[in-house]
Amino acid sequence: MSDTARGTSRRYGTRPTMKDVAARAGVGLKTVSRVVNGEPGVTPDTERRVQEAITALGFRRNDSARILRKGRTASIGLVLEDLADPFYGPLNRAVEEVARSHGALLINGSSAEDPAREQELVLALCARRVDGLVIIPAADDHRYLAPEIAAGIATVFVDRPAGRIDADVVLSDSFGGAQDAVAHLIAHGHRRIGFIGDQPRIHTAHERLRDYRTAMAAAGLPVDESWVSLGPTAPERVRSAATAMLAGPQPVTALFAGNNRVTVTAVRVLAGHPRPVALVGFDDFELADLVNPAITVVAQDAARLGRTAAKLLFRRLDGADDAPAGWRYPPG
Amino acid sequence: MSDTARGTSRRYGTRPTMKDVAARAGVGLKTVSRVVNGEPGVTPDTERRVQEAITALGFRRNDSARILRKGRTASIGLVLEDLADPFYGPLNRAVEEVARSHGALLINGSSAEDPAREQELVLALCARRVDGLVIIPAADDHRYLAPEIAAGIATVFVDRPAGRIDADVVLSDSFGGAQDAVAHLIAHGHRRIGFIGDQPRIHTAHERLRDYRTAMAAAGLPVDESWVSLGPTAPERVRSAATAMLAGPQPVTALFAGNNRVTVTAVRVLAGHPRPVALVGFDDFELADLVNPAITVVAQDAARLGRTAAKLLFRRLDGADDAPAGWRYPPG
DNA sequence: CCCGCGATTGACAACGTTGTCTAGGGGCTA
DNA sequence: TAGCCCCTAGACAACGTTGTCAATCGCGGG
Repeated sequence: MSDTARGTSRRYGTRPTMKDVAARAGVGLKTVSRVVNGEPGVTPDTERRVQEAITALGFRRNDSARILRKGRTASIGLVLEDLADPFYGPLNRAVEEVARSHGALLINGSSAEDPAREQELVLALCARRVDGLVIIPAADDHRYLAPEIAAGIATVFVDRPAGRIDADVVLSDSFGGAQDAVAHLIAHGHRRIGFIGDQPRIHTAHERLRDYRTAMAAAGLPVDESWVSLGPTAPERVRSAATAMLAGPQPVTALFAGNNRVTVTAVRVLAGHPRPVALVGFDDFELADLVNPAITVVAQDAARLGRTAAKLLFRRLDGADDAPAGWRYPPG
Repeated sequence: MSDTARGTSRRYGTRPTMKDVAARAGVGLKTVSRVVNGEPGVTPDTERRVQEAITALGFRRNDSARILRKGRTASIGLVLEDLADPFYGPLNRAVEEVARSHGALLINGSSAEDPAREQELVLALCARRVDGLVIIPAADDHRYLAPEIAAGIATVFVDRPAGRIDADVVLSDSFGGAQDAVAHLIAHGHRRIGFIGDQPRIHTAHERLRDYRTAMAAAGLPVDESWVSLGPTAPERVRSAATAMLAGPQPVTALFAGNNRVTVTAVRVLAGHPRPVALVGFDDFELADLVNPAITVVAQDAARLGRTAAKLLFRRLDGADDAPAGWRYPPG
């Protein structure tokens, strides 16, 4: 089979290239490129011939080659903990919308809260030469990213700070939120307040625990260590932690849940509990105002976090090179 | 600056290539390739020298070039309606997990229920030469995909069938579910049951309306056309539809909500309604069992849909070429 | 001592596109 | 009518990698 015959009788899985289009239209390769990219310098008649060949062959530009040649992939990576976590849904969408408005595609991956997996994923994205990265970090050491950032991959961290590296960070002000949450419970007369949070390795968990202690101390209330539990947000762990706090001689009368995963399980436990127990949860979730028993939530505007981070990323890609900065937002 | 000096004093944004590594290690280009890819035929001593050069220069393979050369991108695309919709979270994650287990990355995009945007997005993914596509279609005509599928891009449709094209489809059996839902309400003594669904253009909306009518007819109940409302799932639209059905001389005593977006708004309307009104919603959602007023949900196993679709996709990529098939799953 | 063979290594082309540069043709001006 | 310039068009190299193939070396056997 001759080269120019490829367009006429194509093998399955073989696609026509600009060369095939050029041969069929009887023009040069570069002219096809010009037509495909809408570049000027092509007469209407030539353009028509090329378009006909494109349609006849079913040609579609191979962006892999284009990317190699141009050096830009027009894609960004988003690494978060779990694509199925409803907290990240709006964030994910916000990032995608900003990417889309800049003509970029979004490559998505879950770290499953595993630092090794985060690194593997991030480096795979770097090998793909994504233009930029939005990372909700699971790891606390990101020095492995330094060469990539130096090589030009813009990087923005969201929700949790970067570890041991200088980079842009967009955080929500969980400090104020956590304080308000605990203060809210204290104002309602609670004295024995439990805190159930995420794994201590995770920055926000650490931060919220600290704020819980600060708020308790500010009200002159003691904290019994049996009222504090950090760990994975798996339902079983949260359930047993909550059950333990609700039992015993000095049971808590209120709970502060460190994130939406914890809150959901806590609601379930409290729904089956004989005494009423107050609950304040970090992170809003759908219909939070209508669940029974009633709960209070500290809303975080996840969409804004994502939008801010993505916009910052594209600002960097457009050439902004001021020093990396931290951005804090109050709870939504 | 000479070519070989690139590794020594790199310009910002310029990365070392295998050529640079080869020059620094004093070996040939192909030897570097062999080391990077763990191919045999390299002495330990040579390998060590190459590894040192790689580390010293901070080399990372450029997958864009690799992709161009190999013809496979090791990535798949997932197109759905809205990344922020909690129904798609578990589906998204399931697809990602299967992709990951096959060493592929996931490119994600939202169609926003707009056929034109779906097509634009899908074709952009085809231009990137993704190995395969998982699509939750917004359009009802997918003939535009035929050339791409013929060219070898494996495609699986999920949740809704493909339009005017022969392709693999994974559906949940909404038929049984919708019938059960309406039968449930009838069994509880309801006679005037309203149905609020998604836009009629959307296959599942159409299907559930049909099943609603079937179930009503099976019980010998008439359907007043004022009890039926299809349209966008925006809260305002759903709210006004529900409010209208609950007013008037013959108000409905129960509602069947066609998907999770509708259900959420319906719950809100009913929470503010003086009379108790029963509600059955399609699609499960978190804490559905604890909202007030109480509701019943027809659960769909979105994760299973996604997992099934992705596995089917990779089976195709591994060479399976039996005729496209439809797969139906009962509600989870 | 020479030949052959396996192991190691590198030169070279190719993947499909875009940037650069040059050639040719036609119209306009002096 | 000669000279110039602009507009269209194509030839060619390059992006960074991998597959193919040939060359070289060391070593064992005849």
